[in-house]
Amino acid sequence: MKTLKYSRQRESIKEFIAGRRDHPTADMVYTNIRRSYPNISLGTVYRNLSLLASLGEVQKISCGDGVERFDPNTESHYHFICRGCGCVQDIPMMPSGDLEAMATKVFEGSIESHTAMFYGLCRNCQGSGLVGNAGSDKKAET
Amino acid sequence: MKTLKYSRQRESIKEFIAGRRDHPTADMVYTNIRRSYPNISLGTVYRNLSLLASLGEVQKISCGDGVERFDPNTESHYHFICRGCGCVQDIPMMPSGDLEAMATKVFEGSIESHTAMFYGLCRNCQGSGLVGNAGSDKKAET
DNA sequence: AATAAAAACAGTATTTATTATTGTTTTTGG
DNA sequence: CCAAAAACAATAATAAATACTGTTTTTATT
Repeated sequence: MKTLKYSRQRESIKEFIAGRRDHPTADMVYTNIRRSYPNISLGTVYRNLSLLASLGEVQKISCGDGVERFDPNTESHYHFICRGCGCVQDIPMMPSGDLEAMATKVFEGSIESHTAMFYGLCRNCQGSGLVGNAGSDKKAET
Repeated sequence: MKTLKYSRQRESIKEFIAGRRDHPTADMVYTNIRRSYPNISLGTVYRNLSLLASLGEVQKISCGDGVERFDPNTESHYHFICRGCGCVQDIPMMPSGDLEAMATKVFEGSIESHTAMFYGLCRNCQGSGLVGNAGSDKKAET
């Protein structure tokens, strides 16, 4: 049968995500974890990320920016994505049961869950007048 | 300057999407449009889809299934994605201003808009007991 | 209608994110 | 300690989307 074996790489990946509030991508995990495990393979990162996600130890989130992100908070919650720098943040509120109830009322199928994405400018980008430009090159995040 | 020139391919793409309620992907547009334009290039489809999206003639939506989809309804509205067959449908309700107001209250940045995705089983998949299996091979959609 | 510059095209190559394969190393129950 | 199973590193492969190149269409101006 399917016995899960220990791996220090997986532990390290889990630990890394747990210490992050910025919803890192697989590539960010890879780049960072390489400091401790210079030989780790990108495939290993991907495999362990899906494994952790299916074990319910991290949450995989799609923000519509073409990359999957990973969140140590496994509870269902809303997210925000900044149109300035592309950063992803949590929205600290409970998912609305009302919203789901309303949707259920008007939809001819069964609704089991929902997510929401909010768009706008993060606090940093609000201050600096250089939006639609700086930061939009992505890449900078580590 | 940037003068937009007519193209029958673009018209055809716009028309195709306008006649659809199933939020087709670029590839679905490509496959279908090839009946009328057998020589059309996939690049042309992608280029015109982004063009139409930035002109506000169609809406580009990311449902977290790894493909961009296109919607003739350019108004902001919620979507549903079926965990059985992967189909995407509209949720016929107004986006909640309350939800956005609540999020604004608890978030330290500016919120300009939001979207929501609902998950569950569509009417078809509800009936047929063959969920977590049939249909989940995707591909079938045309 | 003729024409020429700009835009759009088809065809193809490339990039990016992710998954699959393969042969080696690690883990762990007996 | 040992062997089966799982995980690994390295690499190849796939899928979605974008970029490039040389040709065809559109259209404003004659």
